[in-house]
Amino acid sequence: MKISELANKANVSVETIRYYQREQLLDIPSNQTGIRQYTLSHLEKMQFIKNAKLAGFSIAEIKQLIQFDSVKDRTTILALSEHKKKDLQIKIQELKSAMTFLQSLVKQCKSSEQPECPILEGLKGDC
Amino acid sequence: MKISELANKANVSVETIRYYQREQLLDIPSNQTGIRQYTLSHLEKMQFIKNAKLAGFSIAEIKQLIQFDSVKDRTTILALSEHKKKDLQIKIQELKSAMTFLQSLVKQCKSSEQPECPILEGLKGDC
DNA sequence: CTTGACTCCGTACCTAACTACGTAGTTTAT
DNA sequence: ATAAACTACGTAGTTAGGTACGGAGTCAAG
Repeated sequence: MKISELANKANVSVETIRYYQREQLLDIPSNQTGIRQYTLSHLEKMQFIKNAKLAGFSIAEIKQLIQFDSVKDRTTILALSEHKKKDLQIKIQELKSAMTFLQSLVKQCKSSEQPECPILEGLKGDC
Repeated sequence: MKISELANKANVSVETIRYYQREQLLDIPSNQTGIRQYTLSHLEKMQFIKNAKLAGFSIAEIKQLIQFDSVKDRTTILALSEHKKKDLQIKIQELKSAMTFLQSLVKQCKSSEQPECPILEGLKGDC
């Protein structure tokens, strides 16, 4: 299949595929003719990349994952995944803190009778 | 106080303060002498910015917040805050989904007896 | 046999929030 | 009075994950 077909099937743009090639996530098929032919294995790799992104891995990390050996590097992959889990946990906590803080301001704003916005006032203090 | 003193007290770099000035979050004191003098109100505004960042607002949004009138723009500020809350909620949900997915892979990996890493295998399939 | 639709390729651009650099002027300490 | 340290200013670079552009080649249809 041609690049636009692969792009359609993987639900990304042609430019994104070319970007993944530049980043060495996806190999470039050798071209006899000038126009590259892509195979099912390219589509499968696109699926892999998509899943890895869904699991929170960055492009750089996905590049590593692709280079790992499924048997030899099992412990490394597990360690990387556990580390990524911790990163996610931390980010979730940060966002939850932001939510809680913002929620408290919004609540004050809704229940307050004073003319000045309690949100703006609340942002001024030490917290 | 001088810029480096303000930076220290606000726990940011001098460059960050200059960046906030460029972005019009922080006004530039008029300089008689060539060296600017910063006041407590600058430090308070830095605290405001810090808190707003903690609440999840972007620099562009903080710029807006600063320009709002605490009395006249109350409803606008509340609306902006509620919207930001929704954004945060969505991001938290996305990260939680990533966590759940990753957790299931890690769990498989830990309990599996096969030699191939189940994480790598799990990333290949349709999910 | 030419037009239009793709493709290939390199390079530049985008957002966010800084960070770094270079030059010139100023202040402080010795 | 001169060197070190600091300040002001403009501009450029950074990271991540793409997106856009312009020119040249290729391919299928009419």
